[in-house]
Amino acid sequence: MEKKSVPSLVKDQQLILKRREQIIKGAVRLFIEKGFHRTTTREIAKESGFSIGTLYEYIGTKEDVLYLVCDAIYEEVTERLKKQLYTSGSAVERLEAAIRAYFTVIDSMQDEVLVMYQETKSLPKETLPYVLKKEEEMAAMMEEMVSACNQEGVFQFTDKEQKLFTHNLLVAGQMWTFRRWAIRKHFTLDEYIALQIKNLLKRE
Amino acid sequence: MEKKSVPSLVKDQQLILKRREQIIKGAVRLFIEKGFHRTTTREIAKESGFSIGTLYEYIGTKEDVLYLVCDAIYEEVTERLKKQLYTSGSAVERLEAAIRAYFTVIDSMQDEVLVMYQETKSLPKETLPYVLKKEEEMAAMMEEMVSACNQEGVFQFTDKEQKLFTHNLLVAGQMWTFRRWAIRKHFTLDEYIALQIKNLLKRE
Amino acid sequence: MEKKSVPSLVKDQQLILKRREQIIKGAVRLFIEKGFHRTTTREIAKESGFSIGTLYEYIGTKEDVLYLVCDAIYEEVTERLKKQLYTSGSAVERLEAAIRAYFTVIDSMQDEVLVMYQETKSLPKETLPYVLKKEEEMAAMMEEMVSACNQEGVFQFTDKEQKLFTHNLLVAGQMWTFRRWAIRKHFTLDEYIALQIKNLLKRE
Amino acid sequence: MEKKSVPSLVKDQQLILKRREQIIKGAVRLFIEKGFHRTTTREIAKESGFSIGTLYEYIGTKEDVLYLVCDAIYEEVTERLKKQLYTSGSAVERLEAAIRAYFTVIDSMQDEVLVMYQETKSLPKETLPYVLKKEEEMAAMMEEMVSACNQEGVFQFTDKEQKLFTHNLLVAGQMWTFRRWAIRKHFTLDEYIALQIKNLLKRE
DNA sequence: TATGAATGAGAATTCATTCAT
DNA sequence: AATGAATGAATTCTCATTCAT
Repeated sequence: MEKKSVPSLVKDQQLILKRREQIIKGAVRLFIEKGFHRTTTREIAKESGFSIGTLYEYIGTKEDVLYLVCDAIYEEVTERLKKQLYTSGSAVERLEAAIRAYFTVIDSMQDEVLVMYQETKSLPKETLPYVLKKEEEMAAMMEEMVSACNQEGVFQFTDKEQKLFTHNLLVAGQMWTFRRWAIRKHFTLDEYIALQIKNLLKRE
Repeated sequence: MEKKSVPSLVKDQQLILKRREQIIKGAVRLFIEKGFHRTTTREIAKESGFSIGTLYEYIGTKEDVLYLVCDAIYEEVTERLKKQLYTSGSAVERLEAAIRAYFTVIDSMQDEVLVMYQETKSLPKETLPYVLKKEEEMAAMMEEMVSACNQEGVFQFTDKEQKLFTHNLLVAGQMWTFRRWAIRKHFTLDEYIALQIKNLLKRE
Repeated sequence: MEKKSVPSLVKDQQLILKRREQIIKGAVRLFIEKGFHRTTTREIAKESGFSIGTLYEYIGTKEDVLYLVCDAIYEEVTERLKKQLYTSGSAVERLEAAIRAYFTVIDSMQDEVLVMYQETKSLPKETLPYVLKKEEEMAAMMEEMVSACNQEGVFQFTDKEQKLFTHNLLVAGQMWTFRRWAIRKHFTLDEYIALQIKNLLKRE
Repeated sequence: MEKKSVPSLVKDQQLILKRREQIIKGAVRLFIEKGFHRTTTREIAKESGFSIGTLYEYIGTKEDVLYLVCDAIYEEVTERLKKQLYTSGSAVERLEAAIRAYFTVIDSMQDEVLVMYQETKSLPKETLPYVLKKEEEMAAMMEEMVSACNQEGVFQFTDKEQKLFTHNLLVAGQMWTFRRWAIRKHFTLDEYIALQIKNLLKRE
């Protein structure tokens, strides 16, 4: 599936990329602080470093900004993850490393991840699938590693169990940001990672 | 901690309760459909069955409606849960029954639960703690049952592990609504419950 | 000219008078504090000691309250003044005593007088003449005393000069409240009275 | 004391001045007709010749309009006065000319002056001093001329008497507008000026 | 007579979007 | 391409007034 294209009045593709990067950077800051709805387009323009008129040269509606932002965040999370994913060692060792990397990436982007999840529902309807796509991609990457463990006999998962395991694993990461108010009373990041890994990798 | 009191111009306490019920009912419907920010106070009034003026006899701000709604949903979830919580049998049996009940309640209120989690961040700052309080209360209820299992030797959890276990359990429930777009491709509710329980209750 | 009659749903004339007194008392307090426009009918009702429904049993519109208030204040000023007006002595002595009395009365009712003058323009159009009537009555009283002085040869005023003199005299009193922010930097009430009298009574 | 600055979203300072002039002109017309409180921001926008949105590009609150209006009126009165103030001749002649000028200016701006005095109390609290400042400035100008007369032996005023004289003089002017309903029954402007001057300049 | 809940027109203000320069 | 002034629909909230009890 291709990316949803956001309309722009500007021709120069290079410039579009550059300006949209500015927009995303500015908007993320603002969305983190006050959320999508409480942020005005004027503020986004200002924070991006240009005028409201210019902003609208690069987007069609305010919602487009949200799409750009969510897309960018997902992109970065998956990108960063991919880079750290393929280590050597046994299947379990690689899975463990992947989980660790995943949790770490999420922690280092907690505010962004939070925005992404909280504002997802405000995305323009047509774009939602494009964003969820990314999530599925990430899930697929993880599931592959789980599958490897399964094949090496580390787990004896049915298909469904494997799906669920992967799902729980992803959720555990997201929860580190989403429920931080509850979690951080009890765990440091390292503790959280260690315990979740211990829990996930325990066999029957 | 007492409930946050929402200001009303009306004196009749009975009536306040009745009208607020109407408000909550109407608002939930709208929030489910379009979210808090996209719902106008006029729509809330209309959906509640009275005029905008009357709405403001029973609340101070639009945000008060959100508080009423979130509070009511949490209340109902915990209420329903409590009713089903204390069955007989061994500690594990009771825990399993509780988990089952929890997942079932959440499923039957999925839209409401979704609203609650997605709009929490829009709550007036002073009221957030009052709402989170409910969540903690529920967590405490669950943790107690986990603790019983621990004491009966079903688990050998450290304190932290017990906390994490409870946390994961609660999250597993919420995810049934929060990530339904992903989960329901693969599981029915019963499957989801069965597998999560199997996973949670497996010993080392 | 008769008083403008304010419509009431209640028959008992005695009761009407009593309730309106309450209304006036309450409203004056509020008008002094926040002015007519910023005061709500609800507040007036509360301050008067009864419900909004009852308030509307005794008035037709919010503006009626303003009329009642202005009328009452004028009434009281003239009443108080009349009581102190007719002393013995020569015409000048009597005039001087009257001026003194006038300034003193105004000082003791400064807030009320201020309200009266500041809100006059908000009076329902038909009632304005009724209120100004009081002012003219007061002016007439004063002018009579000035006229006596004139006849005794204290002044040699033409008709117009006599009018103007009286007018200036009345204004001097009102200014004690109206421009108090400027005047009180420089004068105490006694100084102000003394100097104005000296100035007014000086002959050519 | 600097002028209070009213916030604007527009950058072009020239334009701000132009638009605010439009606003003031439109608002004065409306305030004269119906007073500040009965005038809506929409009416102000319309009368100013632009949309409600544009109005709010040049002011922060409705009250800002009142401040702009009052400030502008005071400004114009003092400006006009200053221009006519310094004639030649003896101190008394100059004072007399000043008084005449003052009364004439006020007469030619009677509606505006009326607005200014009647709505002063509705000014945002922080701005009141800025407006009164203008009044004091005008008083100072006048007092200077009175003082000159005093030095030339026209009067034998103590400091306080001089203050009071100036004050009475200013008030006499304002009353021409403020109590016009009463005054104009008896005097034309010329008569009023002549008699007040005669009265003011009479020596002991 | 007294009450106070209900009403809804109307008010101030905001903000996404457009468009002339 | 960039700017930012202009627009006006939409939004929240208020408050004088009514009317059933």
